[in-house]
Amino acid sequence: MASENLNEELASERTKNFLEEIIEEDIKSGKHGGRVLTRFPPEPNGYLHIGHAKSICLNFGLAQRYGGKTNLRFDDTNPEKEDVEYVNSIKEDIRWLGFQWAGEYYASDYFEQLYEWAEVLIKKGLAYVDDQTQEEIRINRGTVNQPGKPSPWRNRSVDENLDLFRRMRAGEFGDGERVLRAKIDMAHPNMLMRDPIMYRIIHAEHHRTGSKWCIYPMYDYAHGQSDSIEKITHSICTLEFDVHRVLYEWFIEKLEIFPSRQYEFARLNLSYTVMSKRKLLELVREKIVMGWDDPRMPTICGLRRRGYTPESIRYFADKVGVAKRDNVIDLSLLEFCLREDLNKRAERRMAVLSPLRVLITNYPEGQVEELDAINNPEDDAAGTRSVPFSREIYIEQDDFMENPPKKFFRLAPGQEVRLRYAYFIRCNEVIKDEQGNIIQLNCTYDPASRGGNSPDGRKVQGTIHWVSAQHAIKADVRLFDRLFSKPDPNDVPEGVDWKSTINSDSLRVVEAYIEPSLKNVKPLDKFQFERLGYFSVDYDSTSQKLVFNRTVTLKDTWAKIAGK
RNA sequence: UGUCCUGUGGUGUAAUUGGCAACACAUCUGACUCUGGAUCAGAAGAGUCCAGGUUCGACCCCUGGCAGGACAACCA
Repeated sequence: MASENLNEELASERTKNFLEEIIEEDIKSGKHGGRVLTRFPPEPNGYLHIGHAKSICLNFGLAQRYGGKTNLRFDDTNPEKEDVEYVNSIKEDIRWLGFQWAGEYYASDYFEQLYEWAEVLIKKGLAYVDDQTQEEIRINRGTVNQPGKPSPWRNRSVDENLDLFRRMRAGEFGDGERVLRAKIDMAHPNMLMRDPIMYRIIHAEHHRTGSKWCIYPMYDYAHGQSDSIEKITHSICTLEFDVHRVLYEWFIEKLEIFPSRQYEFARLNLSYTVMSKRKLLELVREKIVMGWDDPRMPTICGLRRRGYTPESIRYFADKVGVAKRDNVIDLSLLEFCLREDLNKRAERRMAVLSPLRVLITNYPEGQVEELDAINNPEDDAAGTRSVPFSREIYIEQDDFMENPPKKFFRLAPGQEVRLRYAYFIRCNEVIKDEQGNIIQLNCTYDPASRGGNSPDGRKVQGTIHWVSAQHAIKADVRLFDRLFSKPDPNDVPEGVDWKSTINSDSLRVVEAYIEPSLKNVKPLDKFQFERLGYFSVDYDSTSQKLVFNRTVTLKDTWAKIAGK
């Protein structure tokens, strides 16, 4: 299938990004014997989102391109926030995206090694136990403009530090009573170098190590060493860790361990989308969305439920590029990538979302014809199906106008249209209720136009979709719109809740009539409903009640014209 | 006001110092079409944050500004 080639095509066509250049230079110079090993290091404290997808595609993609491998490593150094629920979802999402990790590791696997290295640092006089309170530590760290003040405990003897640190591990102290700090420079211009905390005391159950430990390493004391233990050659992270790199290197240097190197790239931002875990969690907790996998969420599981394909996301990740400057990608690029893929793979069906009854007065009562319809004009192998046609059908309300403007190519009084794969019909009579609402159209068909072509060769401008009234199945269709009304949802005046930018009309459910061939669909099946968009079967769908999610609309030129 | 990172069409991403700047999305035309879809063809849109400097020549190098972002959690 063509969409399988989406990614390879692109990667070979485009120019190299800065990371590819670095890696190629490293390979050329023989660094690490030409070996490439990357890692994807999520903290299991939330669900993965499209921003993580960029990072995943980058890390795995780079390794694949240069004959290397990628580890999955959970950065689980904070027992209070992490949970197996998250590790499972993360693994599922990575696999779904189409990647397989070489090794599955956990920072918690390295706790013993990390502990031993901490003792090494203490013995070298490079780490000390600090008894200051959290508050004191914060104040004495100084500010970006003022140097910090050394802790009164900064010059304890090696023996005392060792003793205290061992007793910390042994559980002799309560939470927050003491910490282990690296002894670097309290006046360092980089705040992170002002004797950063290496270990804190947390008497909490860890999702993997249980109650074995009551001291836990901080990110800076765990990440680089974990990379080093795994012999990661290129440790790729986002820009905000740039300032951490000097510390990353300090620990590796002082410990004299494998020199992994860190490189930073700009994280993905998407218009009309929030990406912070905190905010996504808020949307879930406050039930503004149905859950982490709500189809309006930018989470991988949300996109999956919405109907996105892994291919489209990988294609997108490739198209957004990799650089070091802050960026905001148009949501329309993501949608473009989606349509590009779905257009080639999704079978077409007919469905009517806002039905208008049409009676074909000259069609024999009781007659039913089975008409051939092409499943996918982009893919001959998809074949054809038959669609029942009868005297009473539904068409889309939008496809009829009593007083049409000049360029309206659809149905109107006296005007003729083609019913896709069926017949030409002409509207003769408009029936309204007491309120004046149009409730039915009486039309006549041209029997000679069966299949959609008329023998006299006359042209009909418009082709509309339809569904046979007596054969149609009812289904719920969830019409999603963007969750936020502003391109940058975070851009609110001070004091105003960011959630004020939420689009209150981001979900509309309609009862639709769909063609009978859709009877046995399963969750995640994807179709193009002709002229409407791409739709995917929701998890809530049952054989009694089918539920479709609108993944994305088709490009709608008419809407654009009509909007003017 | 300290350190670090970054400044190229609306949005992204390119351009061994030497062709006043390329590609994609978005936008606008037109062709074609049994999806106003897809496809195809074309247009408009930046003179590369600013100012100096080096050079025959700078998006690219140097200096100085300016702007945006990150960093002062016992989070990652």
